[in-house]
Amino acid sequence: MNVPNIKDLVDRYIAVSFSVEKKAASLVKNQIGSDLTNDQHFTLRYINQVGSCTSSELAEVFDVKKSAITAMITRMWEKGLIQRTRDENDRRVVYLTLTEKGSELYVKAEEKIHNLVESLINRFDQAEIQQFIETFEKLDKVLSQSNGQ
Amino acid sequence: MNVPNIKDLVDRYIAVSFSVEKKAASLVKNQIGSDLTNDQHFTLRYINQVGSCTSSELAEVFDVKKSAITAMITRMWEKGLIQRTRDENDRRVVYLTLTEKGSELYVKAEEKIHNLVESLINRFDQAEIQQFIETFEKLDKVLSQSNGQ
DNA sequence: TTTAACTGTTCAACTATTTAACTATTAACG
DNA sequence: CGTTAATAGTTAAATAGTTGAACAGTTAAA
Repeated sequence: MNVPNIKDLVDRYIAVSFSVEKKAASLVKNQIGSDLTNDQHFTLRYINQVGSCTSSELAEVFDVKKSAITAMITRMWEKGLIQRTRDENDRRVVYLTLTEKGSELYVKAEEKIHNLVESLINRFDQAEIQQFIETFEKLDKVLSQSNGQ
Repeated sequence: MNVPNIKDLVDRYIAVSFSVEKKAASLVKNQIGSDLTNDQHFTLRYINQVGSCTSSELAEVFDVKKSAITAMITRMWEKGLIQRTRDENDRRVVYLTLTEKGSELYVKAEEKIHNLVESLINRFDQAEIQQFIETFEKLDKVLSQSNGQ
């Protein structure tokens, strides 16, 4: 059979997605290793992007419970990477921002990851990798819809 | 700019890979929820595929330390999903196999995941998703090379 | 036969996560 | 207004997964 049927594709997708996930994580850990876990790096990344956000916002973006965010933020706060500031108008709300140290650490790690990913991407034909990323982004949207229900 | 440069592609890849990883995990957890974690499911999947394997083999495949495997296997062994059998010729070695219960649980969960992934894949043009998976598999190989060094 | 290598386990420490109970604050409405 | 709802975030206990270091038992090599 030259044309794979749906069942084959499903099998291959399941296998390859798990494999790539694991290998990418371990590659980042081994080659970056910046005292930041994957989740911590992406938390810094998000806060850096939006400038300032709340725990609830992070919980929704990362699709975990708020208490998980509290725990993670506390660990990074203890390392001096993140600042907590109470809103003076609504004193329930706590704004999260990067400290200088957090920002510097993030930028350094991000640069390394960038180089790493670039070296991977450069091993592909540009049209191929571009199409790949576009389909990946479509998949991301489809997953958002599926999860939202 | 119609043609994205490399930096854009790298940014987009980093963002989308993390997002899809999180969303897929949470979708599986919410819609499958079979008393198995993701890692446990993939462990059962691997053992089911090869029939029988050792801790060291799993540690290498999943790229974690052997003590992590011991802990995970112990948890599944306590649930009656996995059997440990000492090699009579080389008494250092312990073979891991699925129990009846482990096999049944795996097959049930696998079927659900299969249906879920199929429903996702069916929302794409078949040629597009096929190309996507092929590039994904190439990426997997590239990551293997990068990790092996 | 002593030494080296290998397989797997245990233990302490850590990150990440959920659930449930809780505090403090703000909003709603009767 | 005052009681009740909802909201934002935290705490605590439990579980999963992970590393690193030390260790036991077994086999291979010198």
